[in-house]
Amino acid sequence: MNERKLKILAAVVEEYVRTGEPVGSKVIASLPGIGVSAATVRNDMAMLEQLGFLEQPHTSAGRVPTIQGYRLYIEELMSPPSLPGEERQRLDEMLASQGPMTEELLIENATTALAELTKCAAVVSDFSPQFSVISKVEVIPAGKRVYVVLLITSGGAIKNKSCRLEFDLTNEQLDLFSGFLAENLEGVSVADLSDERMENLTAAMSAYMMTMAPLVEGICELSRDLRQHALTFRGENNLFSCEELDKMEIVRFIEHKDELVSLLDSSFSGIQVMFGENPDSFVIGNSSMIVSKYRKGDHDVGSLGIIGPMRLDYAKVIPYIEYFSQKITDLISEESESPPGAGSDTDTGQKAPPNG
Amino acid sequence: MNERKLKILAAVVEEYVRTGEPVGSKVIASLPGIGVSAATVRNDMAMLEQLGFLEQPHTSAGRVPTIQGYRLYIEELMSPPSLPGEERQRLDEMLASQGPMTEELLIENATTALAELTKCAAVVSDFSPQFSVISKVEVIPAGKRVYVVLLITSGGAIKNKSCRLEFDLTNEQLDLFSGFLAENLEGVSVADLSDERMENLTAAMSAYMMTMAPLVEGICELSRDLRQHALTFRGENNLFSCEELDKMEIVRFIEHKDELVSLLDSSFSGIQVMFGENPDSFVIGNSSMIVSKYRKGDHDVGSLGIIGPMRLDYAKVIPYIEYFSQKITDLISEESESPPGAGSDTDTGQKAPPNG
DNA sequence: ATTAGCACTCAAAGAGTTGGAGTGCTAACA
DNA sequence: TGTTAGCACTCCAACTCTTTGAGTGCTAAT
Repeated sequence: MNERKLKILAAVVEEYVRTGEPVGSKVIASLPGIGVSAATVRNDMAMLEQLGFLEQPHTSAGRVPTIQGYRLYIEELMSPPSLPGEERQRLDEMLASQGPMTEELLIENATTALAELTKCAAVVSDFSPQFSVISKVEVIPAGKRVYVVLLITSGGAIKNKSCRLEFDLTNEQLDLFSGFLAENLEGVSVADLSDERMENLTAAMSAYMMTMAPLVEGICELSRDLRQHALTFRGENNLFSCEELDKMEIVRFIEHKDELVSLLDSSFSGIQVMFGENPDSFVIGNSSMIVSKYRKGDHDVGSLGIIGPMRLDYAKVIPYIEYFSQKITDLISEESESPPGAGSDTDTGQKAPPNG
Repeated sequence: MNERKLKILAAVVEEYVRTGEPVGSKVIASLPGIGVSAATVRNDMAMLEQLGFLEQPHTSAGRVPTIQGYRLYIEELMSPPSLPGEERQRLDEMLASQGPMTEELLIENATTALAELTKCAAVVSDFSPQFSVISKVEVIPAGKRVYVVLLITSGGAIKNKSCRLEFDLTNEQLDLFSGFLAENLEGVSVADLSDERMENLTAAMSAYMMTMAPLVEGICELSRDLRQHALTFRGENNLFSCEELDKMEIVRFIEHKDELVSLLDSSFSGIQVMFGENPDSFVIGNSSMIVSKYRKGDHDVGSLGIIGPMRLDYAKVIPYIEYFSQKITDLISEESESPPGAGSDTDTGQKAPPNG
């Protein structure tokens, strides 16, 4: 494995990515920076094929990179990712939105922008609420026997749900209940809102106020919502526009996209490239996925990435993903400069069950 | 145009829908209920072609229905739509969900079910909030200089948004502001929340409390959200699985699906079938769309429908759409049995600007 | 009015042919 | 020993030619 063979491998990958056609020795030999004859290139290519980095669709065709070939290219050969200043500015514009920027909106914009820029499907899995604390619980009368329960986190996430009760509550009952909720939930880390803890809460409650069961149930549901990884998915269309992906597999993939969450979150920090090579998996064959985590403060709180054909201009798209994950990290970390709340509260018991 | 010709047209449509292949005279002649020879069928088919109800892909192929042919079939020939009891039960199960049923959830379930049942894309455009009144406006402190504004309608829709202020509000200011909002917005019909009215409100406010501008802006945004038609779209995949639709057109269509709103809502009451025949439109060529309005009380408050290939088992899918639109009408009308609120309030002025 | 019979049409599928891009191998060369 | 020109070989892709058969329209008989 000498310098020249690596150069030829890189050239084959880039040429194939550019044209989509198997690449022959003549084309490679004519490329600037190679400087040897087609015959020599042929010898090297035969070697690269033996080593498993290239393959031939059929005898009289050019060479195409194998998955192993792509891996080597991405990890060692590719020109190191960089993003010129003007590009950065364009990306910043795509992230921005008129009006104030919420975390949710930021993630949506990033996903949409990523899909547009790369012509791939883009996906973000966000589990940042897990690292915030409940900052406010409210119960709001909203009509006859209808109440809205509202959960607000220190991270700015808001969840609400309306619940129907059997009876109307008196102001006194409402105050009592609100107080109980505030005392037991405000300041508690979202990650600590285990089903178990919520059940304990329900149990402690129910002895006193059976009528409020639907409200408690509502709050349980909201807390489950908060703990769940929120998946944002854009650019399905781009997958369908892509010749080398099987339409049926795309359909199956989109139907199972929830399974992506575990895949996305299993990745470690830094940029990671995965290939769709296992035909049993829900992942599309011949596809590749490029993922990066983003952080909030010290924690990884989400993953963002793109899914596209294996034949992808990695040198172009990886910088986008790097830039966006860094940008999101910066933006959401800065906005939470405010005190991180009461911190982790591992107490699973309740305080002061009301006696209404 | 005699009885038999109509019977033959119907048979061609049904046979073509079943097989996807152009239908020849022999097949039709062999069908039970025809009872004439292939030659006779041929004569009739030639006539039907002259009249514009059938066409031939090429000289030596069978016949295929034209758009006009489908229209006649749907309007006159098709066996009248009906749904056996067991089917109804199945549909009811698909509409249901564990846990309490909100209007939003109902619409989501219906859209998903429709997409699954018909193997088409399903769409619902809901503008029911326009016919409800604001039942509650709340401003909730949610952190340092952060406030959540909350709008609840009599129809059960809830919208929230967090806003960042320059300064923290005193309790007094908050009460004053809440009172002002309650007085000016609660009981007002959502349809009356014109931009103009909101601007007047803002103007009346701003003289007194410039600091609260972001909150007012937030409320304006929420009210715009409420007035907008909410589009629910499911089963894109099904479109891509469909041979006779052009993939590129599907992509274009999905990218422009917002334009559907006007198309959906322009339809009149009752079931309506539209065909994608205009190549300039964003609608997919060779597609058909079946739409029905649903009501809440006396108003049409939304449209639901499916989009699929023109070659569609209309006799099978139309009952689904009819049933769902009726069911949604029933469910959302029943749950709003409660008094319809203060009714239309056409007063666009303000009351009692606070003097804080 | 209906039907059997027949000549006609034409897309689709298969068989044979050709062209050319690309290969591997060998022998000559630096 | 590494590189290169030359050449025979392979095999896909494109093309033509032929065949097949489903389906038609027309005509004459019933």
